[in-house]
Amino acid sequence: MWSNHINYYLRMRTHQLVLSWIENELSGGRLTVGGRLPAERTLAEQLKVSRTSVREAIRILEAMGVVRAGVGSGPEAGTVVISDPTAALGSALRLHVATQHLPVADIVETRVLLESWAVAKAGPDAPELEEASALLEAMAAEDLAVSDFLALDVRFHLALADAAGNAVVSAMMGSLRESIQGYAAELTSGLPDWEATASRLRAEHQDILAAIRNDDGGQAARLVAAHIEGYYKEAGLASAGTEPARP
Amino acid sequence: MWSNHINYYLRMRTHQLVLSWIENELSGGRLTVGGRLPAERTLAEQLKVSRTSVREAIRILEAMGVVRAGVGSGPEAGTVVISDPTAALGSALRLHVATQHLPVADIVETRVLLESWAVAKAGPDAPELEEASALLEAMAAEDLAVSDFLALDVRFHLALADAAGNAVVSAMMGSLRESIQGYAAELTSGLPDWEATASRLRAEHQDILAAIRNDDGGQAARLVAAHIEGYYKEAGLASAGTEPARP
DNA sequence: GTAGTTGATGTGGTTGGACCACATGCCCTA
DNA sequence: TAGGGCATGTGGTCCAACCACATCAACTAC
Repeated sequence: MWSNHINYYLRMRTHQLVLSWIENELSGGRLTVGGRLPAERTLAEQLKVSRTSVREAIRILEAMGVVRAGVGSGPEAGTVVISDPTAALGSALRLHVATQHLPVADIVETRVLLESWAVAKAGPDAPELEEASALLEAMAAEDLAVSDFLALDVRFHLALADAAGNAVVSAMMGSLRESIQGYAAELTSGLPDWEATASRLRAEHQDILAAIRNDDGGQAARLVAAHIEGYYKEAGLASAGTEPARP
Repeated sequence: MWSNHINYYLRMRTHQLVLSWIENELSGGRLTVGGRLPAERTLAEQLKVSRTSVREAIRILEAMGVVRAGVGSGPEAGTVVISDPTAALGSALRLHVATQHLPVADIVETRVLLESWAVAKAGPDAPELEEASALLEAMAAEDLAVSDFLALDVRFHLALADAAGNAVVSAMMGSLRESIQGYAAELTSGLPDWEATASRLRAEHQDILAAIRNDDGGQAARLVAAHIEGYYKEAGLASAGTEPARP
């Protein structure tokens, strides 16, 4: 007696109605992370809508990183509630970068802002620093492929961001990273002397971690900013000044 | 000759294939903001997939703020490419707040971080300051409803964020605002003396704008941080203190 | 001749039904 | 008892039809 009235009076599209129902279940705590949505056919019958509309709503939630859909039977099957804000923000940013309405330079600038804040905020005893330290050791290996080094580098910086203890900043950092991942990889391939660059990056990483451990947040922030900006400058972020004008 | 092979070998879901195609068109510049996607039936035939899958892809893009779908004929009809990153980030954040995996305190903290950075970065001649100034005048009206005041307040703060000239920061600020809009409204209704609060907010707004106009970014950042945190503290949210971003 | 009406056309929105691939688990057989 | 095979239930995909809507052109009435 609920759905059809709203649909009629508010001209709400059907899948949005399903979306509202699910969001309401989430807000009310009747659906929590790890829980499962009713089966698509069941939900369609409950809400008096077609399975198609239910599926459209679930697609959106999946793109938002709120649910994961799995076929078959068992614990991996069905539509279960997860929480992956990074996925949502990341693909959204990536798409808008594709439309060329989000300049890459702005993304880099935002990353510098967030990450320098994070290392300034992180306390010297943050548990995430252990992981960061372990990652640095792994990056010191001699016979490391470039792609592996970069993968570890990503995880190192994300660990630093996590150390600030702010879930929103962590998610945004991850999404910024993801949205320009292809761009960064392309830049790296154009470096003149990768070994020299890698060596410098390792040293800078150590300095950053040391500053945090020394409880010198201001210094850590400065080092991080110089680290990131220096990399993009060396790799030839020529677009810094030539990006199309903002609308 | 393309779609079915990828679908077979990569086990890619059909709507993701459509998504890839569209994203590719965007990256290649063959689809730009203001342009129109082929009609759903046409696109389905072109990509050799069902209209259902095309629609699921379009739903995702719509939720991401990349397209807008309109029925009928004429300029408002069809699926046209837009660019509204704020919508995507906003609903994503709101949904994850609903799952209670993104603490409101973290959102407020992030907002303080971004906005204090923005006012520090904004130059005294940024054109957005004119709009901010006009908004302040409107907020000085005597017989202003609380909801109208709050709406103007939102626009004032967004104008400040825009003044920094970073599209990513602007989008994130807008989405943060949207994700906790209901929460903030609830807090406001519990204030003991609204008139006194509004009066204080007006004065603080003037001080912030004056600091930016005076090219004193550091002072503006401090004022903004105190302004936001003071409001949430008065309204009863116990949030951790946050230092303004470095200049 | 002009003004209003009416139908054709093309768009997204929605529905029901059908079939597929897959993963589990029960049940029956050897 | 150990093994294979079918029943069940899940999401994934496709199809064919219909609706509501907005525009535009042709037609009709004056």
